[in-house]
Amino acid sequence: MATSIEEAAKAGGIKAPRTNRGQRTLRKLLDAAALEFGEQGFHDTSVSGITRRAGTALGSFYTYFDSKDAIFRALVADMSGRVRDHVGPAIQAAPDALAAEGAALTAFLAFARAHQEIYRIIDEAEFVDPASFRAHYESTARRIAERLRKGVADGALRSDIGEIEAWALMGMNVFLGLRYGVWDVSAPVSDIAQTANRLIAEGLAKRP
Amino acid sequence: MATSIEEAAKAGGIKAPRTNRGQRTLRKLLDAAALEFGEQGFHDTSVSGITRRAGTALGSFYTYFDSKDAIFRALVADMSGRVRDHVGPAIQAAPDALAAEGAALTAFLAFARAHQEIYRIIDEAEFVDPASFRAHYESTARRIAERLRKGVADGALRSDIGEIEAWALMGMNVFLGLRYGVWDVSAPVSDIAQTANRLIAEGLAKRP
Amino acid sequence: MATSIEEAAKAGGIKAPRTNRGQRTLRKLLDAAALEFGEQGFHDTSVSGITRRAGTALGSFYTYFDSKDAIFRALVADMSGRVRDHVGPAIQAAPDALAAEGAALTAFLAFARAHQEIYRIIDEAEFVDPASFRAHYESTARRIAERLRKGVADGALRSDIGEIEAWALMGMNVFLGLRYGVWDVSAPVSDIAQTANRLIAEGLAKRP
Amino acid sequence: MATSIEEAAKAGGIKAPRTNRGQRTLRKLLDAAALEFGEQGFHDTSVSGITRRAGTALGSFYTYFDSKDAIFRALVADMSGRVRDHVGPAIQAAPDALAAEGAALTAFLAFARAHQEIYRIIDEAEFVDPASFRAHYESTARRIAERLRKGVADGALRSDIGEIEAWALMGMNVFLGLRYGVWDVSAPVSDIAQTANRLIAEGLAKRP
DNA sequence: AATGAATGAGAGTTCATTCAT
DNA sequence: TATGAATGAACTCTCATTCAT
Repeated sequence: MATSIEEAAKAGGIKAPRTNRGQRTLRKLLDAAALEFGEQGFHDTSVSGITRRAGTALGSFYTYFDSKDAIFRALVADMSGRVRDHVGPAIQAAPDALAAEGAALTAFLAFARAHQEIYRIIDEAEFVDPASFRAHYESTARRIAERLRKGVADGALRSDIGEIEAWALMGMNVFLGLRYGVWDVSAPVSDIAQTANRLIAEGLAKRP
Repeated sequence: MATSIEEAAKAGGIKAPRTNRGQRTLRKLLDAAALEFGEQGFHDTSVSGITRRAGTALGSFYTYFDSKDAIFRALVADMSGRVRDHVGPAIQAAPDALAAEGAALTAFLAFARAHQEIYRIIDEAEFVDPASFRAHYESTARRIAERLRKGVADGALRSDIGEIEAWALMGMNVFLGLRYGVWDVSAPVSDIAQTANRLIAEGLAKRP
Repeated sequence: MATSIEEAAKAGGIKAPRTNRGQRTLRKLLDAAALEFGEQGFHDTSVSGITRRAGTALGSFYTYFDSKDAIFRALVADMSGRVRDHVGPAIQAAPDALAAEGAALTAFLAFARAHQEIYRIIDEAEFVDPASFRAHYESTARRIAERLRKGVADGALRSDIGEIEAWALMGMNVFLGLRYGVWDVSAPVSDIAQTANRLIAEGLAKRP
Repeated sequence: MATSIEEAAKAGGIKAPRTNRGQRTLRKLLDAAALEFGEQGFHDTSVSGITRRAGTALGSFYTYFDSKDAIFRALVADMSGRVRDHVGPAIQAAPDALAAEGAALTAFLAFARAHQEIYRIIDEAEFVDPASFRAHYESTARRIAERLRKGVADGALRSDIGEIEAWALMGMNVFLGLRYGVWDVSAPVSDIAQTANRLIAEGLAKRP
């Protein structure tokens, strides 16, 4: 399930396997941990629960990770990268800055619906490993800010737009993801995205 | 610290004291718990830590609460009410719907800065007591939606506004609260609120 | 429910009440304790459970009893007396020693069926207050031995009968009481008593 | 001390060890628990007392047992089997049904004297794990009934003998075991057995 | 005599981590 | 590299008993 073990490794606490067999075990552990953390949360997940699910011995866990915190940290880094990698391409195709934000939200909602455990893991990081949590949202905000900057340069957006707007958009996306991606998936993703996009584009005030 | 023990009691798991002395002890426990949970999070807070801080015997905790979960639940209900009670009055004075949202964000940011532990406690509820978490954000969204409805009726807002916009605004507020209320308090609250308000009012698109 | 508080008081640990109101409270506590101990056993019964059932305040318990052990001890003494008082009269009417033992078993079985909690309380005394347990069974054995002695004197029984036979009969009665008085009450008491009586009278060997 | 871990395991709550070292630890725990439960009873025995006596770490207990109840249950099953296995062979050699019952009582008394803790553990099961208690006495009664049936078939016993007599004999044995096996061991086992045997064979009535 | 809050020792249990094989 | 037993600190919760009113 993990796409970028390298990314995860950078987060520290991972001992890189030297053999193919080791690679496979590491992968099994990461996959099992993602499911366990996603389903039960950090504190109700036990290392032995992870190894049981992974089909390895308890002791093997420490061949690959320094601690339970370490694998969690690795997963947050991994998931953060996966969200980014999933949303990124959807944006490339957008004709302009506003369309790009619409595409981003659409992609994000779809991703949240497909991988609800990712949402949980990243958000729980606030209480388990605040640095990871901050890193995720700050880099996400940075990417949004960068997109907005381009939109300004392109003349599509107002010129006085900056970080605050980036955080506002990110908050919107996250909460819409929670409400319409995780809690209730009955509404079509496109409805949500369209409504949100109009808010972003023209605001809520009535025009004369 | 707790303003509405009744509110908290409704959340269940509290045993109402029958004497004044009991009232005082219950209050001491709630106050101590708010600080401990806020500073250390739910899992790193121990019941004995709470009673030590409250200056009571360990056993006294269980005279008033069924479990560590129960006091947490009670606190979430209490804090949820306090946020509401703090933000509510600020809105009353606003001349129109857009000003009301600005006032709400301003009040919320100020409150977050003054009571950072509240933020943590409510948000950690997602992982400790999901029902409380949901209850808080759903009722908050409901209040925002109600305000927007009024704005529509008054002719200040576009007519096609509903729940989605309410969640979007709530997400904005929460993330701006995290970024500029909890993590970094150097920017003046009014700057954040003004910028956000313009986004809400007219969106980001450049006008011809 | 308690018939002989005096008996119980002799067991020690009871503080005799001086007023009528006190008499009533003491009685309520004993009755509640008999039910709680009978239903849940000594260790799963709490003093607060007893007072809750009795409808008194927790603290009132210690107005009448020194400890949880004390009330249990008092109850064992009380129940022991009640078994004796119930079985005794039934024996008086018996025409001879063998009939007396039959009557004793019949009365005991009937009593066990009507007051299953007594069985439990007396038997649990083996592990809670061994002295009470021993006192009960030794005095019961003494009464049986006395009856047998009379039967020998009357010429109804063999002449070489003593304490061993008394304990053997008591064991029979107790286990028949458990099996046919407490666990399964479908067989008529008289069937059990008759069969047991024949065993006592003539043994199991086939006669030529 | 435990002869049949398999038997104990069947009672549930035991996690079978997979290594020899594990086998040894499990055995040490069972032996220590038998002594502790026998000496102090279930409720005054603590898990930490068991592990202290066994010379293992506290946590190791839970490597093998789900709970304090589970090891008690396992022990009852084990002890029940040991009583059976000790009494059984003594009966094989008996020439007839009456002699068999005498041998059974003799063997039981000897066993009770040698292993007083077994008595306590099985009997306390009535209050700790009633199902185990019932299982023990019902299977014991079944074996006695089976022996009596054979005696009837052989023509040694009266023909109208059944379950009631089995329970009566078992009660006799148990109480004689308590009185002359556990409480007071001064009388020779053979005296008790002989007296009881005569009661069983020909009853107490005087012959003309 | 009655009330109910306060106390704190003590229990069972969990589980991240280490270690020997 | 894999295994699973061993470790013990730490935690939540219970409850008999005491105390102040």
